Amino acid sequence: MTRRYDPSEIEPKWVKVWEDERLFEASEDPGDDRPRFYALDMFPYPSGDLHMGHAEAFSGGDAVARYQAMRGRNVLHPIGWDSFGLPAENAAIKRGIPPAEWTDANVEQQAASFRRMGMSFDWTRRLQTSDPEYYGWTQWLFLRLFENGLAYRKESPVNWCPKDQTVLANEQVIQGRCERCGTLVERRDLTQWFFKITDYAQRLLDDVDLLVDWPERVVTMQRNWIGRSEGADVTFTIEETGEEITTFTTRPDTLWGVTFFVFAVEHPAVQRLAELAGTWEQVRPLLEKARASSLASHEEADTKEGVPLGVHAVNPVNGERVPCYVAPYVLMGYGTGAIMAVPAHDQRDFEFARQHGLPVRVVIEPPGQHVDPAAMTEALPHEGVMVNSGPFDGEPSPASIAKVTAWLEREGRGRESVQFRLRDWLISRQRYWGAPIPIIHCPTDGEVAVPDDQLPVLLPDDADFQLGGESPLAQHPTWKHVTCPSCGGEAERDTDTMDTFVDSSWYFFRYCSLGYGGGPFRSEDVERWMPADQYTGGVEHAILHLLYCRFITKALHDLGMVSFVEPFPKLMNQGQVIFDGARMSKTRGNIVQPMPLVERWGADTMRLMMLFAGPFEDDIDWQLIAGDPDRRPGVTSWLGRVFAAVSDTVDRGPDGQEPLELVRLTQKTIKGVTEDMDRFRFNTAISKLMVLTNEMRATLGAGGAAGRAARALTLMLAPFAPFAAEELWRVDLGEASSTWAAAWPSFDPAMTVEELVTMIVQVDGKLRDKLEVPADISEPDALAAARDAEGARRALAGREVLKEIVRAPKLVNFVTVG
RNA sequence: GCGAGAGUGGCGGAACUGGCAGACGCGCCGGACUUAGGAUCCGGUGGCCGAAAGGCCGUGGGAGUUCGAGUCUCCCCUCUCGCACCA
Repeated sequence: MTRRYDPSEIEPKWVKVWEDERLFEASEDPGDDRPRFYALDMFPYPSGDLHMGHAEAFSGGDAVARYQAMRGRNVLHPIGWDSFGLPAENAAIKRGIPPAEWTDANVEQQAASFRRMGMSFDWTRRLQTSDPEYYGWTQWLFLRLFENGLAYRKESPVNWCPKDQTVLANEQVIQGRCERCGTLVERRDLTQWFFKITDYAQRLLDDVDLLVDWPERVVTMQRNWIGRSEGADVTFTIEETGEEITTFTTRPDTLWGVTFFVFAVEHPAVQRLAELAGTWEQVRPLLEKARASSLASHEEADTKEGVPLGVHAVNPVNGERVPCYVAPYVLMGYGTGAIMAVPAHDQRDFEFARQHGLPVRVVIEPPGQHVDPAAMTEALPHEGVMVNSGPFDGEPSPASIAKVTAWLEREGRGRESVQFRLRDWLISRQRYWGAPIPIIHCPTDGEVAVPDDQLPVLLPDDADFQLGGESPLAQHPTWKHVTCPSCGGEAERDTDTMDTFVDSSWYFFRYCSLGYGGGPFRSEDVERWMPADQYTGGVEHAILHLLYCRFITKALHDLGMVSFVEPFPKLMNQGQVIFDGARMSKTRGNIVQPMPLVERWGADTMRLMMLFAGPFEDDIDWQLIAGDPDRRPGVTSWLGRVFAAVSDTVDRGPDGQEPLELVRLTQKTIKGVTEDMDRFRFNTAISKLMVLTNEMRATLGAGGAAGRAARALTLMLAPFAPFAAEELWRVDLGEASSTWAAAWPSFDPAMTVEELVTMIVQVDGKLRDKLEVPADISEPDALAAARDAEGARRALAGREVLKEIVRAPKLVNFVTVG
């Protein structure tokens, strides 16, 4: 009897069966010699129920996990939650719900949704970063970094809302104003914790070569973020004080073109030099302005603001004295915070020079050309020949850069230098809902680590979120008051918590040893499963999350805890799910939720819609693919046809007939789908399954071949529509165990080769006929057949054939015109 | 500005190394079954000419290489993403 497809009947049933059978639990049995596969998905943040982005990412990740299980792998496919973070605290402030309660409720809802979607998670490995059992180990890792000089404190600005009297995260600052009250945000300096990721800048850059299967654009983003520049440090002398100020330049070949010198506003020498030169009154407003502006405001200056400092710098290459300026366009955070300005060859310096009436001196000219500085409208950053450069006149760049650098070094006036754009990782958050930094500040012993046996440092559960101020932890009446572990005197806990990126930088290790009490993980466990075989998640984490994971892994490697240096050599990014060309957002009111779709049409439909819409890494515009929400989606109808095709085939039974078309198509489909799965081409894999379905329905009275086709189709369907596949496999096809445990279908390569192929016949490159010819046709036979073809004869009538291109058995092309 | 990527029917998208452009699906048109269709089934569906056979045009625009270009090269246009005063 033809089966009707009713997802509401079958999906809840299999959720329960799978759970009862504990089907998706990774095997740790030493006798299990299947190769392992760690299918890792970026764990979600519990900000409500799952959204469309999760639905897409996890549909892809689950397809990979299920496919690999069927390929005979022992699959580890865990799930957890990145459950610390600001939204939980906002809920506490707005609605008075404790952060833990809000978080756990959302986690439970998402977990229920994942179950309903039939995700093949090993639920015994479930973790949550806000669980003390987890964050104790986050603190433990902090202490190991601290002991090894990789965690340190320094002053750093934070966003401060003067009205709410509180620290704001960057994402709470909207166009320079407080998200909640709209007050202009100020900058405040606080002493905060950093991880010394810059120590790893070069290795993070070099090891990009080990990321064999990362999308190229993510690799590029990582490289740009690290931002290595090669150049030279050159030391200038301040004429008035004799002090030496070092600058970094990537263009030492332009040193003879320096016409002024610029300090960053926050440069430590600025105030002293300004007071000395009597210019402090002019300089101070710049400093105050910089202090007042918020961190997050990236106002682009269209002017090159700046004031003279009143002192002079002496150029080490030619002894020239040039005026010093203070200007915000020079950043304190990069290089040395002071630059040599070469307006002729740097656009920013050029603009500054023009605005302040400073001279421009050309020292690099395009070969054979003379450039008049007065006529210039923009800087010449290009290569050329050095002029006005003393001993280096006539030297062509860019080779001159190395020569000048070597000369500087010989003369003791500078040396080769490498700078990185990457800054140290600021991990302090003046927040409650995060892992407390396990440090005690003692008046006599300074920064003292909380002893390992006192971890975790637990969050108090009675914090007041309505107070404002530095943070709920700092204002808690008792929490921070402790005795110093070293001297036993009165001391205070650090009241900052860690950036949630710290929590998420090591969770994939914990999955391997969940529940282990002797450390964050057991090295043997991690070595057994890692590096992860596949990491799936959104490009929005292309830089920070992935960079931090890479850094922590390298740090753990250096601590002797893991043998490898890269945690995820293979990365798969899904595109974003957007709506009508724009991001889905509350303010736009265009949010589409996955769960209503799952309830209405089934989880299999949701998965198929996501994966069939296009290449996995491309964005999906829901507006364009969804159609009328009340109409049955196309993929649902297809599942209905699959049900009909498979169940009809079962009814018919073997009848001995073997329609070659179906036999071959089945083999070709297995081959094609397997190749597509290996390259994550889910959309084309699904389309091939649709073609096979259509052929099965068109082929009647073909029990034997159709039965094999039905089994293959059912199994290949399992990664995409696991419920439908499971129902067909276990009910209609009568198998006892799950598709998860079944072997992926194999094919006979010989059977995928057609005996007859279509040969195209062209005249002057235009299609004139098509012929069915044997696949092994000889060139002369192909040519003869093509000449005989009616379309070719018609097109060739009255023409002279000048040339014949024969590519048996695919094509013959007659060339008649010169 | 710098860097990366992409432009193919009404729509989402196929097309391995240059060789049948538009697979598969949505939508639409026609038909069947039906009280009904938001279910199902059958047929059609790039544009233009043609009764048909067939022909011409067609992968953002323009050149080029080639017997042959969606695919390779150069120039231009548009869009998306990332970084953005990084010396």
